[in-house]
Amino acid sequence: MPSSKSDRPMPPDARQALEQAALLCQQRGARLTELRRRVLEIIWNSPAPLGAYAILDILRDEGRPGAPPTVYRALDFLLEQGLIHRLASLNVFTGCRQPGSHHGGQFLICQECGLVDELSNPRLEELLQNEAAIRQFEVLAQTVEMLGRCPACRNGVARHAG
Amino acid sequence: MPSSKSDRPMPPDARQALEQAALLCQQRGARLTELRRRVLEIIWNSPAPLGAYAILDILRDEGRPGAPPTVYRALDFLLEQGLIHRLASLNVFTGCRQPGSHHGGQFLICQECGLVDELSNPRLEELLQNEAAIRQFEVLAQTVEMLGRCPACRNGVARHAG
DNA sequence: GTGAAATTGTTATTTTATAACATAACCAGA
DNA sequence: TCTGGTTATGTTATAAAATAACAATTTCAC
Repeated sequence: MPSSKSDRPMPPDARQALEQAALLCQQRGARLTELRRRVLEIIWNSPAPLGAYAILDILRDEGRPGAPPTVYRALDFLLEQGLIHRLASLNVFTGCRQPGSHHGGQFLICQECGLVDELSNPRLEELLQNEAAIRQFEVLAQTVEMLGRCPACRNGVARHAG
Repeated sequence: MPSSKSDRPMPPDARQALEQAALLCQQRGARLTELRRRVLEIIWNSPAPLGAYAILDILRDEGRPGAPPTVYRALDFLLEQGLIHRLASLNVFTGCRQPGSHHGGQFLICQECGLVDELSNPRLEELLQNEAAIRQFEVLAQTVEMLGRCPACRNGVARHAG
């Protein structure tokens, strides 16, 4: 069955992510409302990470009422629940591939097609934490993003991330 | 001799950074103009990293003409020359502690006082590059920032970074 | 000096994000 | 099932960060 709002079928990743999000929220007593769920779905359905205003445009195309706070509040909720990440270097949002484990995340981001690869290297985490610990620095949030070109784009494949 | 535009004496770090910047630019044939030099000086004189508009305010207080592009162009130059870094998680700029070596930089940033500690851990760099290489990903820029609390602020010292 | 290139000045606009307050939905307890 | 507090959403306005576009000026090699 295709997505309720799009001509394209929902990617399997998206469906699974939404199911897991619902489960996690239920377990936590957090309310994954229709709006929040839809925003998460939009993010997962997009091949490339989306900015807040791009999400807003999609919501409006669906006939929903909406203004910037509508989107930013939903994004704030999803960020708090660890269901999405904000990529600070591009001001865009992408679905979290390891929800449930509150983590900073480490990303490879293709500047050409928008492909996002989320790493999860414990040695890297450890090394970062260690650098902070040596300096008696308490880490509350981390941003690890590498921008560049993905293999496909390096080979001249001029399509969008899939 | 104190700074030409401030009541406070220029920190030794700032003086040294400016000298090295001048040298590097000379070697490269890049023009560290009065405006660019002054912006770099403002950044180095500040205990906490500054946003573009904070820098603009300082320039205007000095009676200079100025609009956002004035500052952003100077910042772009300084970024290109590797003399400053942009901290994407806070939209602020800070002086580079290892100018000359074009590098992404890794930062510990105190959210309370603005203290910035620039790391330079080769093993960390290597680990990041390796993760990218494994995925055949070409890295063009990197952002590694850890936000939290510095030792002083953890101990309740409520002053600004020095 | 002259002309091309680089830098700066200036106005306007775009993009990203939040403040403030009104309305509506939800839900626990009487 | 009221009721009242909490949470979520609607709405208007504004703040904050960054860039576009073009004019004027400076710089510097020739």
